[in-house]
Amino acid sequence: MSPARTEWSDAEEEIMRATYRALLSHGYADLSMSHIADELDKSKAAPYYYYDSKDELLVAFLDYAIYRFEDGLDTDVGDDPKERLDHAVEKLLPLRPDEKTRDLQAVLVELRAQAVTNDAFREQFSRLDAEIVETIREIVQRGVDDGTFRDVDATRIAEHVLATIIGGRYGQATTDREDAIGAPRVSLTSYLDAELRPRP
Amino acid sequence: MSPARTEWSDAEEEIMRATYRALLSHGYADLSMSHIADELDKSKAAPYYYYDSKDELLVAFLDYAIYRFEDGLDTDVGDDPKERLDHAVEKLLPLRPDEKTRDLQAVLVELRAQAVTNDAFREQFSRLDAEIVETIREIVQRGVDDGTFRDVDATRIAEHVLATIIGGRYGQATTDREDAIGAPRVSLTSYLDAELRPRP
DNA sequence: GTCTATAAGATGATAGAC
DNA sequence: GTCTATCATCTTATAGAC
Repeated sequence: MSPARTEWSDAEEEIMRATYRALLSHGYADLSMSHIADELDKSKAAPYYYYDSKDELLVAFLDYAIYRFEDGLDTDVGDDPKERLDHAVEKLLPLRPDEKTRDLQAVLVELRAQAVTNDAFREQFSRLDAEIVETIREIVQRGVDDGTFRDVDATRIAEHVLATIIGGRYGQATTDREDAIGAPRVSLTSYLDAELRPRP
Repeated sequence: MSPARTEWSDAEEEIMRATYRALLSHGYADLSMSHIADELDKSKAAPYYYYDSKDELLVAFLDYAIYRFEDGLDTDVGDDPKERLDHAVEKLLPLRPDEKTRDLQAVLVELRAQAVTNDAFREQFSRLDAEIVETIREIVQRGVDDGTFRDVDATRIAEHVLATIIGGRYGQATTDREDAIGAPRVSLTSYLDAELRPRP
């Protein structure tokens, strides 16, 4: 399992952006090198100078998309565990995502589905989910240690948060149900409050 | 939004089964009429006698897969709200899914991702999710009414259960994380217990 | 109903000019 | 680095025989 890249040359960045746009308008199942080239405004052959195959390009794109998503997950927001947790939850499952955020999440939903049959994708999403759980777990554990939170199983809480977040995002990206994000987000907050608030 | 079919002729059923097998071995993005024909052990032209296009066949298959999944969601398990809820949760997020169940869920995960860009798929998953929420909500509300459960917002609970279930399934189908299903399932049970148990 | 043959076009990838 | 031209293969879909 190789670590995800965090830097791209200008040319690669342009290809990644074109792939992103192509994915948004055609979806993963209908994504072709021609569509990417169209968005790139270059010939179909151009991307092959940087990537040996479509597969290799797509694995690179997964790195790129996940990096974009992870960015700023646990940025400096102070020391208060409650604030850090709220901040992480809002980053992971924004109550009112703007269009850019929804687009990125839609693309990630499509990419994640490929992990069912593609091992390289599967490894990346396994790593991503493990990192999210670890981030949440660490925040909760800190709160337990300093008495802000009740003495709970931080890993169990973190796994529940991850599942609810993924579910909320899939609900939003794949249905027209109005409350697909609002409801799980509100009940996630209430769940965390109920589980973590110290007993009186 | 047309209601899903619940009956298929023998010939159609054979095509649906072949499509299912083709989907399992190739994934949605690489699914072709040739792959379906191979699994069907007939010529590529055979399915066109029953379906005008690949798109039409796939929409029919979504009906078929969702029907298979929904089957037995709220079967007769008695009147006790707690038992009915446990039964529904186990159906929706089995603690130890067998291979057949995991296969079906993997296929549904791939199909759901198509709902990002395919409106027919999107409508079907909107309907499916609404039905699941309604089933859970009704069970919880009954429990509230007869005093088995605390006086909670049954819809909010149901939405949270749906999000956790979808998240747990995606975690299992798209990662190698050992606890992708176990952890959310256990914490979902504990969440429901904590939220629903009447205050002493 | 299912077959073979075939159409018409898209696909991933490469060679070679510039 | 990027282009045009090209290749072999695969794609969805249809026509017509049986």
